[in-house]
Amino acid sequence: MAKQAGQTRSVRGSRSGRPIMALLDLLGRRWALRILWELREAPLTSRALRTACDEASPTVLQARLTELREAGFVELGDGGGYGLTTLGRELCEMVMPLHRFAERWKR
Amino acid sequence: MAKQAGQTRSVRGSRSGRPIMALLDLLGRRWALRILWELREAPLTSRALRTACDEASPTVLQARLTELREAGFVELGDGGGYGLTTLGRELCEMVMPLHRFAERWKR
DNA sequence: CATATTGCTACGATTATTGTAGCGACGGAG
DNA sequence: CTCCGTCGCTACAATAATCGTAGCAATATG
Repeated sequence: MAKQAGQTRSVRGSRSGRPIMALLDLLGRRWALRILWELREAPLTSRALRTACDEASPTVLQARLTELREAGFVELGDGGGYGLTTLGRELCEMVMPLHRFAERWKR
Repeated sequence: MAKQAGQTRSVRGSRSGRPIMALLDLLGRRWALRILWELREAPLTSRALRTACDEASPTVLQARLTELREAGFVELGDGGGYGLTTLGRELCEMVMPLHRFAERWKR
């Protein structure tokens, strides 16, 4: 895919540089929101997280965890196990209301 | 493209039936959050939306619009143009705080 | 008629994700 | 020490999602 040849490909789906676009793009990748959700209460080991995430493949989970770590939302505790950072907890606070909304929404 | 049909949509990434999982999965598809964001103020035609979404391919935009319509978040106005439903506006209200968060987050 | 817009689709090429298997490192038990 | 289990993490081929381009039918305007 060298259509936009010459341009440094920054953030997928967002070449505008606007932070909101980068954030929406990051959270719009598979399992990203789910990971934040599953870590909302307590840290989980990589395998516990995998179990919580419906046995999603470790490949993409590791990819998301790396991205979320680079973004500063998730960290790997020194005793093992992934947990939310302070910033990650703030972000998670914005995802939490979706729970009640989803219950009302059903489908 | 998977048009819905019968009952078991076998929601990707969520076989639990918990609404929050289905919602997180739906919003975790490419351009889904972005579409909600771009429609936050006023309805847009399909092409205006495409322009707003960084010229994303119409294939996936149509797919997301169809899904978001089936979910009851987006509707196609009788004069043309896509807009948020009442439910969609409520959902969008939960996405809006991400803007200020993203500005603080930068990267 | 020509022209431009609407929502929407086909289809090959490219990416992302899946599923399974396994690695090296660390720690506890025997 | 060796054996065993778990940790975070990776390789790899197969599958599904997405991209990019082109174009359709329908509608409206002149």
